[in-house]
Amino acid sequence: MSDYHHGDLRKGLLEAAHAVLNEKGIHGLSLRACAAKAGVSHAAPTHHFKSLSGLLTELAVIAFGEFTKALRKAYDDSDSEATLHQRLQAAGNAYLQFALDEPELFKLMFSSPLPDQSNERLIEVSGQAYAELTRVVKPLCDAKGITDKATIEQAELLAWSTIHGYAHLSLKQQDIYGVCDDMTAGMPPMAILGTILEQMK
Amino acid sequence: MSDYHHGDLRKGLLEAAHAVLNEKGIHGLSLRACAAKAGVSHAAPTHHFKSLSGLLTELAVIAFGEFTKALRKAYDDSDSEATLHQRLQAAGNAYLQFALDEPELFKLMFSSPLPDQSNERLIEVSGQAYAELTRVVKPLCDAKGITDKATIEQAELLAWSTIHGYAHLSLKQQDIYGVCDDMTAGMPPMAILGTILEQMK
DNA sequence: TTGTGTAACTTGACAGTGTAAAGATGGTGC
DNA sequence: GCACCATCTTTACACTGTCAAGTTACACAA
Repeated sequence: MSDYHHGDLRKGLLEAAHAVLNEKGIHGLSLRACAAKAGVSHAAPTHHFKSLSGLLTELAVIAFGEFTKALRKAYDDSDSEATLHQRLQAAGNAYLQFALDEPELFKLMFSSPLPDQSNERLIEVSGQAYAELTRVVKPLCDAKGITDKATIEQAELLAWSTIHGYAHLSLKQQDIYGVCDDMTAGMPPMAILGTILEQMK
Repeated sequence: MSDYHHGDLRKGLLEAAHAVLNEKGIHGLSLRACAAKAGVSHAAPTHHFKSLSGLLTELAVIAFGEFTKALRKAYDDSDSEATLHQRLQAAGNAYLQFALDEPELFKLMFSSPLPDQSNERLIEVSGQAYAELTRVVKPLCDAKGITDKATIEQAELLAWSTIHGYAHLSLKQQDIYGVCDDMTAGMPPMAILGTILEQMK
């Protein structure tokens, strides 16, 4: 009692939501559970986030920020003499690693109806993540003399689809059979994709 | 009153669930709404499906059956003189078309925590759909002299990832900006993929 | 220092949810 | 005609998100 001022409840609720998400999964998550974990009454979140959707939208925005940082780090940390092919592989590995490290957050970001998908900031940050992953594609196309914008966009889409599809299947595998370490070992389709993009006409 | 025997409530509930799913989306769907739409009391479903998860698992199983049929039809209906490349494109088009025609069902099948993902029948039918989509990949590899089983599996994974990733993005686009006809026009990454697979070493 | 406004949080209430238990109904097999 | 039993209803409970009204304590002006 007498804790009418929490300090930074907004941040506390976001952290609580993340924790509850990992503990109970996206289906077991509830606004009241987040409030309880943050040590406040069940209606406290209303003042900071208009609704449950608002809280999870904000959490997804933050998650996309972390996700983008991880992709950028993988790209930047790759050997300075690394080929574009290798840099693409590094970004793909980071993509998969994030999905396996933060499966519930990943599902929240990409396949949950709870966050407001039409939220401007969410659209913006997911676009930034996409741009980061496909950052290496344009140089790859340049190297092959491909200048057609539409073709480049298709190659970007192909790169994203490949890694996202693989991450999606890996998580599904994990849901069914439990943790699957063999998935983390390598990423076959990304290797193929690199070869493919290098051979592109 | 006095309708203690519905006839085929099991089927009625599945149809009701499909209808509610399309009307209110996967988040607005509730067991009680399905029961009401089927014209029975809110607890009637319990006897046919142990839980909400049970009902939606069954719906997903049926949906995967229809999905597989659509993929098979696209493959079989394609011109008898069609190249493997064209058959793959046809299957990919059918995949995307299903996603756009039945967006809520598609999300239920591939990215909802509500169906029981460890259900044996669900795993079986989703495996059949996967097999149907990738049916053309092995012949494609054969034609290129690729016999390594691991490489073939990677090519299948690449094919699925490509089309699924594209369908996923198309639906997200649709959620944000409303119906997007331009997506249905063609499927760039699939065309690229065909070329790719034909060039595979 | 005192008063007042206001943001932050609590309390209480409401309609809606899934699910379990117990009661009602009516078709089926003996 | 009788008993069984699958099927459906009724009732109840704990839980959910969200709204409205009340409470607290900080900030700021006089």
